[in-house]
Amino acid sequence: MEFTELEKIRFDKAQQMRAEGVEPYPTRTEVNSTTAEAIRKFEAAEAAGSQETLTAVLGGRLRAIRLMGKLAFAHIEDGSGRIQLFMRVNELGEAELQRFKELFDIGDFIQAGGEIIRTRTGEVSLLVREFKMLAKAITPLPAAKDEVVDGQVVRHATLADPETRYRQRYADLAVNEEVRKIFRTRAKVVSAIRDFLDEKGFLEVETPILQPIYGGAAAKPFVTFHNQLKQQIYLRISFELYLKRLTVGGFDRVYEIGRDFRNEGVSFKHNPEFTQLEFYWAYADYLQVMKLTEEMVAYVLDKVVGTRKVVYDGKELDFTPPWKRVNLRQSLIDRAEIDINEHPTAESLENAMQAMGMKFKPGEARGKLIGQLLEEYVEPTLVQPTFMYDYPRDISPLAKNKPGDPNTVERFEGFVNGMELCNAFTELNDPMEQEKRFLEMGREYEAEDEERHPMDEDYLRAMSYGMPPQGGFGMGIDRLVMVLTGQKNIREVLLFPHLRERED
RNA sequence: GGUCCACUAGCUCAAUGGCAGAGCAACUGACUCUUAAUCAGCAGGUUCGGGGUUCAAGUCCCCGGUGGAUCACCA
Repeated sequence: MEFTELEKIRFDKAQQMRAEGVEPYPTRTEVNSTTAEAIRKFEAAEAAGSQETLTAVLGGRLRAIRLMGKLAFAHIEDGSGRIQLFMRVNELGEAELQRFKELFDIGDFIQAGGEIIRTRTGEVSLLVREFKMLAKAITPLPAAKDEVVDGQVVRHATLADPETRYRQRYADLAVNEEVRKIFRTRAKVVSAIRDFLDEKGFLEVETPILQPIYGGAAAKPFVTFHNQLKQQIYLRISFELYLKRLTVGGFDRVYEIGRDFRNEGVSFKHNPEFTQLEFYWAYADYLQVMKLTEEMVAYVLDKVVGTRKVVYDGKELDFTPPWKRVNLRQSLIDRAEIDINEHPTAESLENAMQAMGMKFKPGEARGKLIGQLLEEYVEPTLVQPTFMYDYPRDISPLAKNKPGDPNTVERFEGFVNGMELCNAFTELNDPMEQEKRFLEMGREYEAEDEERHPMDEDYLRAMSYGMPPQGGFGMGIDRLVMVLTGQKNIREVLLFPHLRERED
């Protein structure tokens, strides 16, 4: 380890402690309460008019120090909150107080024992009778100073550079309370989703992350290799094909919350690994899934936010069911003045787009052109929670046809603030039809090899044993958390977002 | 990958092409109810890296790095 000038000073303090026979990184602590618990007990006793003295040994990180001649104030912070330490020569003696002033710094983990009191200015504090270093911090926290005003932490010149915040998330979390709050919210979101689905009789399962054949989505996979088996394997791009195998096996309602990996560009809404929820619901169709989705998201909002409305990107979004429903074909007629039913081929659609002076990538499959139209003309307008439904068959190889409409499948996507949140469909369960779709996809995507759906023979075999009709659903948890925490970049809701490797 | 923007002390930020600065943190000292404590003093720099233009470059130009926004790719 190389020390900066400031680090050297702190390291020397640790060395000095050792020279005096005090361990700066002791093995055990005597902490017997959290700061919040100590304050709560004190206030309860006070309210009851109790004269009893309340003592505690508290542990935490030194976040502020105010030294005076024969006394000192400090704040320590633990996972539950903060408390002020009141240190006087009266209780500690000159030598101990001096030792604190000389050897203790902001950022150190310490423990302090004494009585809980209220200071003259009214703040519940620990009148310290003894204290001990628990872990000397060598590197100073990247915050200049902070204070507590009316219970609110007010920071001054704290870590703000996004790169340092993401690369050294530990430091970001240590000094930025609202960042910790985002991840507490995230944990609550996941736990609320589990509550909801468990309650509805869904079984949580875990399926392979390392897969011999990837599938279930149109995305480029990460490729790796198993040395002993001499086998190329892929990190999953979705859970879909494995979860549906389980419905063949008799699990009627299954879900998985886990990580997907996609070897594609990163952006404010894309990270190479992200957390996905997928569930499959036997004997249901996409309309039932739509209703369950609304219900589930509302449940999460109720539990986590306490209201069904959130302000995101300056707009109030209302998640109260039912969400708006927009037919895909109709939305394109409304927004782009193109009726895709009148253009059954890519050529015809291209000509129409050309004639209207629209942006598009020539030479794409019809489904991809429709995707481009949606992205350009429709999706940005879907601000309030909205389901767009009935997708073209050729970009939905795992979804079931709409009865009587061979070019359309029963599929919907949920949008919020123009961003896709979820994707669901009535699942295709006819093995012959599925094989045909795989072959079609293979042809259409020939040019972009990696994105085509590779034929998964074992999946077809599973289906040929008989797969119950079902509705399936997938949702990006990170994006839901973004909306619920008001964050506009996915990196703000990922503890350790992927960044380019840095040589330093 | 394209375009634009940013990168200066531990942190947050200044500095017409003309001596590289402030606040907080650190360090030395004063101070027995403070809470951005206060007061006095002191120290701290590869201005992201490399090259160029110029009497003179943090500043202008070129190449590179990292990040951000945006577009492309992609759900």
